[in-house]
Formats: sequence, C-alpha cells, structure tokens
Amino acid sequence: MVPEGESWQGDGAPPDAAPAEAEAVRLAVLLPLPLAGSYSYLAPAAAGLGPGDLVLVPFGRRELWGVVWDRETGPDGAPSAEAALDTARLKWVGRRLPAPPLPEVSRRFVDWVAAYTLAAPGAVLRMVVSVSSALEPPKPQQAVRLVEPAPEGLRPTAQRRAVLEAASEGPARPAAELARAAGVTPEVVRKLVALGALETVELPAPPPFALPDWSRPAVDFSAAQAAAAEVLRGKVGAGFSATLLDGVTGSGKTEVYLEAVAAALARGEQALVLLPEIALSAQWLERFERRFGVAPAEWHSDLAPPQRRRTWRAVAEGEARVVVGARSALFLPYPALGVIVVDEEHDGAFKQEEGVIYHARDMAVVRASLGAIPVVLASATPSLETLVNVQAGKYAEVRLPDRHGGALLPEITAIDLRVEKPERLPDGNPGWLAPPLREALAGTLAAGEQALLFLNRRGYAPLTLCDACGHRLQCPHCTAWLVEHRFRGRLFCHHCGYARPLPPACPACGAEDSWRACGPGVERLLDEARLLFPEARVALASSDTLTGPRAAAELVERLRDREIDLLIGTQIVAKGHHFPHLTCVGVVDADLGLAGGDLRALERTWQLLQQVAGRAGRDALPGRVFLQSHDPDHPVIHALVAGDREGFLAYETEERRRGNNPPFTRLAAIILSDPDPRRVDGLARALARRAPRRDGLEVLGPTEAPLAVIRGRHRRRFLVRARRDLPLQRLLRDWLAEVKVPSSARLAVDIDPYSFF
DNA sequence: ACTGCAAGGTGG
DNA sequence: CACCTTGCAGTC
Repeated sequence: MVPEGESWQGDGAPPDAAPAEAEAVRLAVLLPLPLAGSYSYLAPAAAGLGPGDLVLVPFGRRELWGVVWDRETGPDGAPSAEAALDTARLKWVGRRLPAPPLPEVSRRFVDWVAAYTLAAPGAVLRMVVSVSSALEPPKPQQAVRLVEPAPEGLRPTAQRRAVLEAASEGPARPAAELARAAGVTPEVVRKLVALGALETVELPAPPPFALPDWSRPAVDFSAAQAAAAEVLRGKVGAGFSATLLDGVTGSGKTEVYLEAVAAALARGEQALVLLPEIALSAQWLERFERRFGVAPAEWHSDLAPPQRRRTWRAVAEGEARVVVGARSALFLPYPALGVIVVDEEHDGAFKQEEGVIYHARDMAVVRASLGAIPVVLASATPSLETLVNVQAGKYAEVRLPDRHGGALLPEITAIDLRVEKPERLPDGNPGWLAPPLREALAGTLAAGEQALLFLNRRGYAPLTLCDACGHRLQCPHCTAWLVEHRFRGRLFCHHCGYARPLPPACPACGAEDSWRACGPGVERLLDEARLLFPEARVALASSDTLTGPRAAAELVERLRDREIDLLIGTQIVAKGHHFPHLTCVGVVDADLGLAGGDLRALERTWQLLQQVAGRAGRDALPGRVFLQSHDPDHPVIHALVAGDREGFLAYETEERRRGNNPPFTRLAAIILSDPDPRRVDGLARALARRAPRRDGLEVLGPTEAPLAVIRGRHRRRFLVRARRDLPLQRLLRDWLAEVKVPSSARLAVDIDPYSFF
C-alpha cells in the first residue's frame, strides 16, 4: 500500500547531501486531489525524472503519490514563465515509485477531460491511477498449509479440527480464505500457525493474462458481416477514425467488431471494449472466448481489490492485451492501445453522474483521437448524437441490416388501452394486461414457447396510499414517495436507498390495514401472471432480484434451459441477451417515458422499446411484440409499429431543432446542493446575479432540481444552453470563479447532461 | 482530500 | 479559563 496519510520523515529535504542547485531540476507534479493545478518540486537531475513518472512527494504533513506532469524548464534550461515560485521554498521529490510511467497519451487525456468537464485535473488523474496500491510491485501472497506430520500435544478443539480438515483438502490458501472455508475466525488459523500445525508459504504468482489467439478462424460470417469486418479491420493502424457499426438486434455485431480487436492484437497493440453493464456480460465473455480461446481482462466496480491491483498493473505493463469493462476502463493507462469499441453506444449507463461527470462514449472518441487510433461505436439503436455525426461525415458508418441466420425481426402491434381495457382479475384486484396481450401470452405458453413482460417499474406498485385519508409515505431524505417491495417486505426510496417496513396503521389518520397499492410494478405483475397462468413457471428480473453477475448468468441459463416460461422484468432484461425460445414480448406500459420529462425521454423510450422488442424471435421462431399504450397515435409508437426508424429519427431531429436542443446546441447543467435550503438559495441567487449574458447563450434557472431534496441535501439547478460555436467551458469557468461556494455546499457541473434528475 | 488554527460556544 | 465543535485557508 502506498502511504497516503502517514507523516513525512524529514521536511522535504533532499536525499543525503543537498545537490547544488545546478544539479537540481524543477518538476510540476500532479497530485490526486481536487486542486486547480500541479505543484512544483525539486529533484536531483541525476534521478532522471521526467513526465509520466510516479513519485512520492511531501504535501503539508502528508506524503502522497503524484505524477510528474512537466519539467519546469524551457529548452535553454531556464525556468519556464509559469515557474514563478521561489526555488528556495520548494520541497524535494521523494522516492520514485516502481510502476510504469503514465503514457503521454494518458496525461494528455487527463488534461483534456479535466478541461472539458471542468473537473480538477487531480480528480481525473485519480480515475487513471485508481488503484494506488498497484504502484508498488505485487507482494507475493502468503498462504498456509498443513505441516506433516502434525505436531504432538495439540488440543484438538472442534474449530481447530475444522481448520485442519479444510486445510487437508485442496492446495495452500491464504489464511483468511481457509478460515472462511472452515467457518471459523482468522484467529483460530493464526493460533494453529503459532502452534506449528500449519505453516506459512509464499503462493506462486497468479498466472499472467493469457495472450488471445487472434489467428483462430472467425466464425462463419454472412456476406454483410464479412464486408463490415473488413472495413473495421482496415481502420486499425490507420490513425484516428470513428465508425458507427449499426446493426439490428441479433445481427452479430459482436463477432464483427471482434475482428477489429483481432487486427489490433495482430499489430501487437492492446484493445478495449466498453460495455454499459459488465455485470451482465457472461454471454459476451463466452463469445469472446469462442473467438480468441482465452478470457479477456475484466474491469468494473465490483472487482476484488487483489484482482483490481493485478489488472491495473497488467494493463499498465502492456501484458493485458484486451480489456473489457465498464466506463471506468477507458481511463486505464494503456501504453499501446490500438482500438476502442463502445458496444451499445446509445446506452445511458455510459454517463457517469457522480464525481467527475462525463460520458464514456464521447470521451472514448476523444481518447481515440488523442491516441490516433480507431473507435467503433456499435448499436442497434444509435444515439441521435452519433447519427448526426454520421450525417455530417465526421463518423463513418457500417451497417448490418439483417438478422444473423435469417431470423426475422419481430412483428410489432400496438394495443390501444382506451379501447382494450384490462379486466379485473378473478380475485377482484385490477389487472394490467389487456385481453389481446393475455391471449397472446396464453397462446405462447400453450405452444411451449417463452414470453417476456416488460415494465420499467421496480417494486409492487409505484404508489402506496392510505385508502381512508389519501396519505402517502414519503422518504425522509428525498422529495420522493416510498415504493412498496413485497419481495423484500419493505418500503424503499429509489433515490437514496432508505428502507422501512410498511406501518400497520396510517401515521396521518390512524386507520389500520388501509394501504392501497396504485398502479403496477413488476412484483404486482408477477401476482397477475401467477393468477392467470398458474401452470407457467414465472420469474422476476429486476435490480432487486439480479444483484450480481452470478445471479444474472444463472437467470440466462435457466431461460436457455427452458426452466422459465414467463419472465417479468425491468429494463435490466432489455440489454443484449440472446434468448432463443422467446417469441412473445408484452410491453405493459409503452407510454412510460413518452410524457413530459427531459429532452431525451423520447429517444430513450424508442431505444428501450426497440431493444426489448429485439429480445423476441431471435432464432428460428418468429417473434411478436405488443405495446400497451393509451396514446397509440404518438409518433414514437407509430414508428415502432411501422419499424420506421428513419421516420422516428426525422421526427426527433425536428423536435430537437425546434426546441433549440442538442445536438444543435450544447447544454450544461450546474447543480448546487447544501443541507441548508437557505444557504443553497443564497448561492443560487449569487450565481444568478453574475450569470453571463451574451448572444447565443441562455442561462435558465435557478430552479429546484427535479428531486429537490436527495439524501438530505437541497438542490438547485441552472441549465445553460449555448450555440455550438461558443466557448462553453471558458464561459462557465469565468462565471463560476466569481462566486465563492461555502464549504458545506457542493457545486457540480454536468456538461452534456443526460438525466435531468 | 487533509490538516491545523481561529472563532465561537459551553461548562465548572 | 480549559475543552470542544465548526469554518476556512493552505498544501509546492
């Protein structure tokens, strides 16, 4: 572990005898802190430190790691202009850390992202060097194993016997792991080591990341796939390019872009594939292994720390050749990255909404440009931004118009809920499935095929109120109602995670047993499905039930093995899974997301429904999709039914143009928050007074953010709309620099905001 | 992000 | 007046 808080021995004095000043160099060192810029240090010239090197430096009373960002000398050896600080007051750089220097392209990327997002460069650097413990070479892991023969005179308690038994099975293991396997505390294991019944040994280094075999033959491609793969292969090694790989669901995009990965590997380069939700990618990993014979390096938030350390180092040393990961994988310090693929490029999960706020798809294009390498954006429902870039000729385009293996796209029908009203259920509760959808489901299940009901609402019902007085239960920390989750037997706030049991009596009027659920959630649909189709094996898929990669993989397996007849799920099921026996999809509320909301609501709805529909009929059997809607004449529903993508895009493009919205203008959101509502209002007023005024720039606000209170912090929001030719970041920077933010308040800038929450 | 210090409260 | 809880400035 690299020390971050330990005090510095000595006070930045030079090592050993002080070198004369002529032998010292001044270095700008960037620290992993939210500070405006780098700090200057001295280093002996003989140490040979240069940009990219990782060093330990004294900082106040602490010692921190940092990265040499620059030499503060001009070509003539004189201090550069900005190096105004008195050399005598500078401290000396400490030890150089035994890690590969940060590549130049990574450093330029940090500067670029910081300037674009208005984040502190140090905060961006922290995303690049996200595992500070990887800066020291890996310590060999200690493990324990049985000593044979066992020492005499050992009191064999039950716990000790459990440990010894566990140790006799399998190879040497780390003490903590052995303790867990034996179901005892680590102290028992430690004691057995002390008593000489177990001994400590060094574990051999874990196997290195295997080299993917790019020369293996690719799977049998259709003519369209082969042509697309050829185009992508041709981009590798030919400098920067951005290419949209636009293929309908089930067209085999993955195999096609893996050919670009293969081409980079053949050139000795690294490759990066970004996925929106790596946790759900078991099927993706299978496909990768089928193509390359080995597993890629994975990078996502729930890697165990040792794995994380190992992967970071393997990437930095160029040993890990292919990385597949979530958005944060973009910031790893690749020394020789040759291609980036952003799969499902339209997916909102690429937008990082906390800390440094960025869109990984957009930053991937920047990273590719800085590295002079190609980026491939793959999607069945490309984002409007990307399509506009294609139309403008900035991005190339490769299309896969047909489903792989001749499977047909599903037939989509709208069900007008104003005409086809869902009937009450046999138990007297309201139902949510209109007669045509019920019939279709019954037919599908009778034929032994699988069906999916899609509803993007977790829990039992979106709203629970007291039947006697109308009281609703609210989250104490947020401006949001609590949602009943019967599955977990509690009420939850979907914004902060607050949970409580459903009170037996209404806190407002004291009525007992008066809670009434309003509207459907996936759990309520589960009740309905069980009532209507008692024979069917029904399963629920939401972020409550699929808590990790294992649960998701298991669900996919059960579907594939036909252990599930009817799946009810939230958007978690919409993502690129392949369910060969699924032939019927019911979208319970296609209007969700069409009404009101933010500027991307329509696009998101279109993409989501298109993706959900794409789950149907991916194999030999044709698929049917039903959209339940109160407004089937809405252009989006129309376009979905007609399969008219161009129609939708034309409509949406026109809407955006008319509303003066991106991609025709640029947006930025300023989000202020403070536990004290008066203080956040004061800050908002101060900002409003100094808001920049100029042609082509609109500052809207302050308004209460859509969720005015989250986690006890009151939020206010500005929205800035700028003509594309204006220097938006500079204008914002100048504006925000004019007001002082109280320490209790937070000010976040969201460039290109997606969610308006 | 931390850390130390000044400012303001409170308790005996 | 010691002690503690905030606010705020500074870290090369």
